[in-house]
Amino acid sequence: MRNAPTILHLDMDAFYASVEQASKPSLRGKAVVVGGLGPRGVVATASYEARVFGVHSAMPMAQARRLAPNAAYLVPRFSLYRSVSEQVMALLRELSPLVEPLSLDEAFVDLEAREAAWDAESARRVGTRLRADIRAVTGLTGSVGLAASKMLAKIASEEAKPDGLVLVEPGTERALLGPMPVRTLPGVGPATGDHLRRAGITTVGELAEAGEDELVRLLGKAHGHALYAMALARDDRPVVAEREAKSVSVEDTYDVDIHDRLRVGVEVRRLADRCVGRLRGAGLSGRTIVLKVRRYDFSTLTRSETLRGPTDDPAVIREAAERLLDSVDTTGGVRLLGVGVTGLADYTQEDLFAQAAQPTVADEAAEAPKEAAADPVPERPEPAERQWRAGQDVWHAGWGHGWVQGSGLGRVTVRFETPLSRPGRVRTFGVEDPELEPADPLPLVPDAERLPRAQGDGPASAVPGTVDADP
DNA sequence: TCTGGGGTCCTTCGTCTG
DNA sequence: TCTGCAGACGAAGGACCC
Repeated sequence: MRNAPTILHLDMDAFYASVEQASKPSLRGKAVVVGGLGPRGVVATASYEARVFGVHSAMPMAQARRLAPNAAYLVPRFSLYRSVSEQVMALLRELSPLVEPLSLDEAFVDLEAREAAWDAESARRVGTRLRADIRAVTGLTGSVGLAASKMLAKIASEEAKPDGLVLVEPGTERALLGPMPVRTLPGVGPATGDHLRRAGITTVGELAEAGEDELVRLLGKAHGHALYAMALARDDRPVVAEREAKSVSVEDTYDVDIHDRLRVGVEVRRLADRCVGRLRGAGLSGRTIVLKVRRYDFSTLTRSETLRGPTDDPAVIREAAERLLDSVDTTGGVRLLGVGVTGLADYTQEDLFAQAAQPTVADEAAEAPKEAAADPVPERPEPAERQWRAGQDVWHAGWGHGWVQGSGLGRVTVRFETPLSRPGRVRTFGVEDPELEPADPLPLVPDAERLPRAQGDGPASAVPGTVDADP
């Protein structure tokens, strides 16, 4: 571990909900819950106002609605979150070439890589400036943790939430960690937490006292060694900018369990095609096909098959997924189906496939359908009625830009406002109103107000040639 | 109360191969 | 040729993360 707090962890505050609040003035200061709105949806993010009612991530939406019946419930708009995330990541890359994104709203930065910071004082300056820049560019707040390791930087940003900065001074790490619950450490979830509690270990300090041998005995080799090191605040993992994907998968949970075996087969083929779409989009192919089935009782099983070489051929992947389905008992119904591919490569070996070369029954029947098979199966048939989703941006010829507040019974309710306007007025239309159409999200911050890049004292240029301060 | 979607990593067990 | 063994690999499941 280094001896200066030059690893920065950024965590945007209640990211999806904050983007929605920035985008919709009438929701600012209000409880906002973003997640799946179907009968089996869960909460992706709750605004801090909604958390007051006990709503939190991964909670079933139905439970959230009981706790906070007056909150605004919105479906996620990933393309908007992705574009805001790109703005934030661009600011991080100005600090250092070593940026490791963990998700749309989180990343590590190694501030030593370009000498953006070299000691506690300079690191704190960089963190403070970064938070201001993020606010200027996106209008949002993020929390920053600074420490000498990734683990501690992440714990620090958690402590800093919301809208704060925490720096862990080198030498104080073990005193800080000691009283914290074991669940604070990355990799300790509900199962490991319970396991440790039954062994009488509830804090990080007790974890360190238990000793390495005892933790290996309790949790196995890899987990035991790793946890012991973390309890002693030892963490040498580097910040890694480029990570290659190891698998690609798609899955769907159905509003109602599927009992019809034919329908299960149709869904598996549809998922296989979607998976191929993602695979090809990333320019990849894969060797191992995985089928995932979650049954009516929530028990989950996986079946996999490894081919002789990597493929991105929809017909091959679809057939493999169907073969795997043959070995699964779906009586009683399934609530989720998934198809994935692992063993990724950026080339294919289609011509080496014995499967493709052997004239099987499927192949003989396939010559004509092959063309059609290469194209994705058409999506679900067009609904008879136009669909308006809660939170969606719309444009009305007479009223301008707004967003869908709710719809049903042939009506859609729209609030007309923009990120830069005052809270707007609500109007209701028929769902087929020809003057109403879907629209793209508007920028959260006006271009003119975006980050007037400081001349000469920007974060990237804060330390030209001042390496002498390195302790 | 009733549990998403997209991932990563680890463990265990069986089989194959040299 | 047989046996024992180690290591690689594949399959399945579990835990965890955001």
